[in-house]
Amino acid sequence: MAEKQTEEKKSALPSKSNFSEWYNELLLIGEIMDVRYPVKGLYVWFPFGFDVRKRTYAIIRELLDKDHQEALFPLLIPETEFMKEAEHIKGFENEVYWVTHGGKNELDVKLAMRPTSETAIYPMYKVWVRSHADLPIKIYQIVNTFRYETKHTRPLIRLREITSFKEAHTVHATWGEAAEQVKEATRIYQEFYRRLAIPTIVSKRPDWDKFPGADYTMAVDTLMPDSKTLQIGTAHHLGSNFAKTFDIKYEDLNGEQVYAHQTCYGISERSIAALISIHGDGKGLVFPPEVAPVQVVVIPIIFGNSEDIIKACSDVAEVLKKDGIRVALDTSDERPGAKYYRWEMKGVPVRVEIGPRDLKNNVVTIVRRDNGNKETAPLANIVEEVRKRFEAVHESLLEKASISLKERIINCDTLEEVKERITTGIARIAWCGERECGLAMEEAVGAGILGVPEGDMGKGAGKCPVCGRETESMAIMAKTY
RNA sequence: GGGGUUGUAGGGUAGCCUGGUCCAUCCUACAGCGUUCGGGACGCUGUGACCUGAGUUCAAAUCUCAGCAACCCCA
Repeated sequence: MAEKQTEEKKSALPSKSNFSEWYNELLLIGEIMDVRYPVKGLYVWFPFGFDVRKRTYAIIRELLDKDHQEALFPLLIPETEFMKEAEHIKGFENEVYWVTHGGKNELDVKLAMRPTSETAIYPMYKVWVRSHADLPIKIYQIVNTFRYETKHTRPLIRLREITSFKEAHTVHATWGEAAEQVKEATRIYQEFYRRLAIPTIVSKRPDWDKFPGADYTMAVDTLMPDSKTLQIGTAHHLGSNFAKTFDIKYEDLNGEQVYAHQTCYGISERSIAALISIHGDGKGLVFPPEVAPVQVVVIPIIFGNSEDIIKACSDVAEVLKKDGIRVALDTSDERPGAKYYRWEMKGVPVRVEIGPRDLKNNVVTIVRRDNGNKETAPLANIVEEVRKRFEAVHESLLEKASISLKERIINCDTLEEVKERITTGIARIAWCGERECGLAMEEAVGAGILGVPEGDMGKGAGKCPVCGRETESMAIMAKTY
């Protein structure tokens, strides 16, 4: 009993089953974000967390740069532009921060701090788009945006300053081409999340939940440990709604002036919230090797004379570094156990230990962060052995998360069942697709319809629980962030 | 949107009702020295705080008001 108490006392993190507390503590102890900045909804990236962000966003950039261009538009948007698109205004006006003064002078035209950048970018697209030969345009930027959230704010999830908003804005000749681009966007996002070992569900948002000003919205969701879903990516088909209000026209092959068709799609630091929450455990962070700031930590196990051991460790560290692996060599004056806990908290995927026993046998001890497996491997093959484990860690993280997601998607026949099931995961139920039925379902259950998922998950025979009509489409419902 | 609770060192707490007796305390914090080191070592010596502003008072961590921030509950 006394032993157990000591153990509890020593564990720095609350249990993950108490997700909210676990998450907040982990952000701080794991040095991802400092939540103590004295403005509601604004948080500070620690250098370590920012490193994770950098590596995560390098993946998005890599994927987008294949056929997008990165640009940068201003933070401030004149009220006159911001107020052009009626639906868009309705969607955002309660959340906009306004700049009203320059020094002591009141501005003639107030400036909105972008809550999203359509109205900053599209006046320029009006100027840039001239002919069909200019199309398509595929531009993205990674910026901060501001939303005056009135609900409970949460680091990385619901922020007043979104610090890491990746938004792409494309222009196309036809509605169909734009629709293709929306599909492409969701493909890119799924690939991005596969690289982060995060399983996702893509679905079409119900009409009442689409982006203000869009024809339709496709969304990428994942399931968090507390059984709420987190929207971690969206792609919007804007039709020519914005083209009309911003007068974005091109001359087609027949010499006619035609309105362009547009899409926009975004990802934010919610991707990192998902990364941390889905893989992390009671010992702290767990990162897929690709985004881990430190990929390998080398720990010398010292007895008495330490020189040989230290030398062997720093040799190993050098060899790994030469191969492009991010290595930390921990020679600090602490006992090995304390070091293990520290680096486990930081999510380092692979740990290499060298002690007298290893040295004698020309081997190293290799430990995986994700499952704790401890093995010995020949010193001569160290790079290969480490690389092999990187792959294994990534695969098993993705597999584990995918299974956990699948297990928590439950088929339901009645709304009572849905209501019960959404406390532990996602409920799948027939829906005729009608607005009135959908809203009634949400009302009855007290949770949202995410939409009709792509692929088999969205198909199946059943009766709409509200109107009773036969339908072949299945919706998913869940508590959401 | 409505209601409630709270703010004391890097973290956790006591003190607040009844103003002074406070040099408060603990730690997984920090610094130095020494002994240690195959899963959170130990000893010694140190460091460090009353959210911000105004008010009441001889005197404020403590009382009053305002602000800022955090948490919880309800819609």
